[in-house]
Amino acid sequence: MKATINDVAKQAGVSIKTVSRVMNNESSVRQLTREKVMEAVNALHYQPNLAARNLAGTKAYSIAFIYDNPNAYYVIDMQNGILAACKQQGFELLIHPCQAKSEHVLDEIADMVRKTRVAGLVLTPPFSEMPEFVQKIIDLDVDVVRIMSGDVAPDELAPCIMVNDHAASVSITQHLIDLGHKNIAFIGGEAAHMSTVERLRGYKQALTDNDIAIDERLIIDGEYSFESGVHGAKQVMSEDVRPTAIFSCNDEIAAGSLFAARLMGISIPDQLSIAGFENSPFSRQTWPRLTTANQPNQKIAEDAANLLIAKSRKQTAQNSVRHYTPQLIVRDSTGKSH
Amino acid sequence: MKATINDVAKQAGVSIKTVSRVMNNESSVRQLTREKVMEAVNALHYQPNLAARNLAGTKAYSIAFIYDNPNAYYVIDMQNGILAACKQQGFELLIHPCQAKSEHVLDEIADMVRKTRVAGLVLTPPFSEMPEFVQKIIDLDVDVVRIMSGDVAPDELAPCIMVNDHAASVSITQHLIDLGHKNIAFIGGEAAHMSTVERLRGYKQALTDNDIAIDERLIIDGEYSFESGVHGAKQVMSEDVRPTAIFSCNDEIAAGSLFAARLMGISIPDQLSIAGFENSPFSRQTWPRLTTANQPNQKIAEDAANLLIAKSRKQTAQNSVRHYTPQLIVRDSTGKSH
DNA sequence: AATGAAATTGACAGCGTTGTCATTATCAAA
DNA sequence: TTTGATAATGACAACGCTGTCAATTTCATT
Repeated sequence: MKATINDVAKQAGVSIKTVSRVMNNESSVRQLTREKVMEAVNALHYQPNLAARNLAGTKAYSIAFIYDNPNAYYVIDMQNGILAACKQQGFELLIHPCQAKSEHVLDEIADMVRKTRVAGLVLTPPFSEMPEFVQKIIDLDVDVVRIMSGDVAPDELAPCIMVNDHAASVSITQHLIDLGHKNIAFIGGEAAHMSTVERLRGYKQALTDNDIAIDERLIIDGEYSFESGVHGAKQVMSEDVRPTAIFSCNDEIAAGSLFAARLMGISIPDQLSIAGFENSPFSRQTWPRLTTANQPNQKIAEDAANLLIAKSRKQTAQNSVRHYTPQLIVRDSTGKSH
Repeated sequence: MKATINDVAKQAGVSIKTVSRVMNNESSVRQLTREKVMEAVNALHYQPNLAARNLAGTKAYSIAFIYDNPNAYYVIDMQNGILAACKQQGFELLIHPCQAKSEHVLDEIADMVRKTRVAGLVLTPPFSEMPEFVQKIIDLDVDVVRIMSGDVAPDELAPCIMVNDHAASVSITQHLIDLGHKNIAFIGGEAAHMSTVERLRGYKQALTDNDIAIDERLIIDGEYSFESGVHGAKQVMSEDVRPTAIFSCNDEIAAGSLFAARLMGISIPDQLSIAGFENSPFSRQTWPRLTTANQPNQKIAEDAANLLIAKSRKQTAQNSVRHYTPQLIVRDSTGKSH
C-alpha cells in the first residue's frame, strides 16, 4: 500500500540515494534523472516516511506551538497561521497547551523535545515574556521564536515578533479624545502581561500628549475575560468622576463592559463609548459592534513559523526581529462625547 | 544531551530489549528489574524516540484531527478534548483543517497518512457525514471515528459518537412551548448538515406533540453564522404571523437574531424569546444571556480519541457507538409569552 | 539433588530514510 | 585523443527502537 523509497528507485531505475536527493531538492541531480524519479513518485503516490527521515537525518520536519491562553479566537488564529506556513513547507504541527503556573511545564516541554525532534517552538505570552523560561528552553538545545508585546526586542535570546501594543493603544485613545472624551477609563487585563502594560502605557501617553490629566481612579486592574469586563465597568461607572468612555484592554473585556452598561441602563455609544482591542470575531457580533484595534494574529503566527523553518534550514544563528502594529478599526461602540 | 535506550540499558545493567519492555509496560519483567530500569530512566530523563518507535514498531503514537469548521469555540473544544486523551496516553496530535469542498481533501489526507502512521482519524461534520468519504478513508487502511448528529448510527463503517440533536431540540422547543409560545420560528444552519436536519426534526416533533401546527413560513434556511442569524431574524419578524419565539440552530445564529431584534427595537425576552444551541462561551456573553442546549464537545472529542487509541492498541474490530444528548440550559433570553 | 515447565532476559535483524565517502560519467581544455 | 576537474550517482553504514526467536534463569515438583 505505502510505497517506499525503494519502490520508487526500482521503478525509476536509479539508486535509493538519488531518489532521496530528488525528494530533498538537492541540486546535483541531472534534469532528466529528476524527471524520471518524479514520474515514479507520482505514479506510486510516494511520500517520504517522516519517522525514517527524522531518525536518519538531521533536519526537522515539524514545529511545536506552546500556549496558555483561554481565548479560543486567539489560539485558533495563531494555529491557523502556523498551519499555513507548515502546509506550504510540508511541516507538521504539534500542539501543546500548557499551564504556565504549573511547575512541570518545563519538564513537559523537555520531554516532548526529547522524543520528537522539532524545528523549534513558537512561544506566545506568557511564556514568551519569561526570559528565564526562554533561556531554559534554549538550554534544551531547541530553537524558539517569541511572539510578544513591545516596540523593541528585550534581548538577544531568540528571534522575536514584536506587537506594538503601545502605538495601537495611542491610536485608540486618541480616537476617543478626538471624539471629545476627556474622562476616559481603562480596564486592564492581567497586570503581569506585557500587553496590558504596553496598552496602559499607550493610553497614558495619549492622554499626556493631549494635556489630559491621568486619573488613577479611572484605571482598573482586571483579567482578559468577559466577567472582568462586567466587573470593571460596574466599578468604574460608580466612581465620582463618571467616565464618558472606556478603553477595554481586549474585546472580551469590552463585551463585558457593554453587558454591564446594559445592566445599568447606560446606552452605547450615546452615554458611554466603549473600545476594545484585538478585533476578534465577536467584536463584530456585539450590539453595537465594537471599535477596536486589529491584531493580525494569523499573519503574525505564520511569520513566526516561517522564521523557525527558515532558521532550521539555513542553520543561521541570526535573530531576526519583526514588527506589527495593530490598526484602529472604528465601529459603532464609540461616538461623540456629549 | 538526549539519552537513548542504549544509555539506559548500560546504566541499568540490562539489555536494551528489557528497557524496551519496561517502557512498553510489558508484563514479563521482574519487579526488581523494572525498578532498576525506571531508576535509570529517571536519572537520564530518558524518553523513547518517537521516530524510532514508529519506524521499528507496529504501534501508532499519534492521532489526527480532521475538520472543516469556522467556529473557533467548537474547534478548540474538540481539540482540547482530543489533547486530554492524547496527553494521558502519551500520544501526539496532528491537526488537519481541510476544505470539504476542495477536490484535493482526500489526497491531502492520503498523503498525510502515507507519511506519518497515525492510530486513526477523528472526523467531525461534514466529513463524518459523508459515507463515501469515510469509506475512501477506510480504504486507505486507517482507522476512523466519526462524531456526528443522530440518534442511531447510520452504518457499520466505523465507530460513531452520536449527538442526539433531535432529543435536545425537542427539549428546547418544549421549553418554549411551556412558556406559552405558539408561534415559534426556526432559523436553521446549513441544510446539508445533519445537525440542522435533526434539530429541525426535533422542533417539528415537539410542535406536533403539542398539537401546534407547523407553519413553513416560520422555518428559515440559513448558515451557522452570526450574519445568517441577523438575516433570518429580520426575515421571520416581518412575516404576517410574527413569531413570539425564535429557536436558532446554534448560538451564533441566536446572537445574530439578538442583534437583529435590537436593530428592530424588539426587546428580549419581553417581546421575543430567543434560544440558541451549543452553549458556546458567548452564549453567556450576550445580552441577555442565551437559553441554549449544552453540547459537551470536549467530552465527546476525548471519548472519540480514547476510542481510537483503545482500538489501535487492542486491534479489536468492534465498532462501538456512544451517545450524547445535549441538555437544556435556561438563561435570560427566553421568557413567558404575553 | 534432579527435572521440566514457565518466567525472564538477550542477540540480532530490520524498519525507511539520510550522511559519508567512493565510484563513475561528463565535458572543456590540452 | 588524452587529461583533469567537476558533476552525477551509488554502496553502505548508521539512526534508535521493536519483533522474533533463542538462551537462560527461576521455581515448584519429584
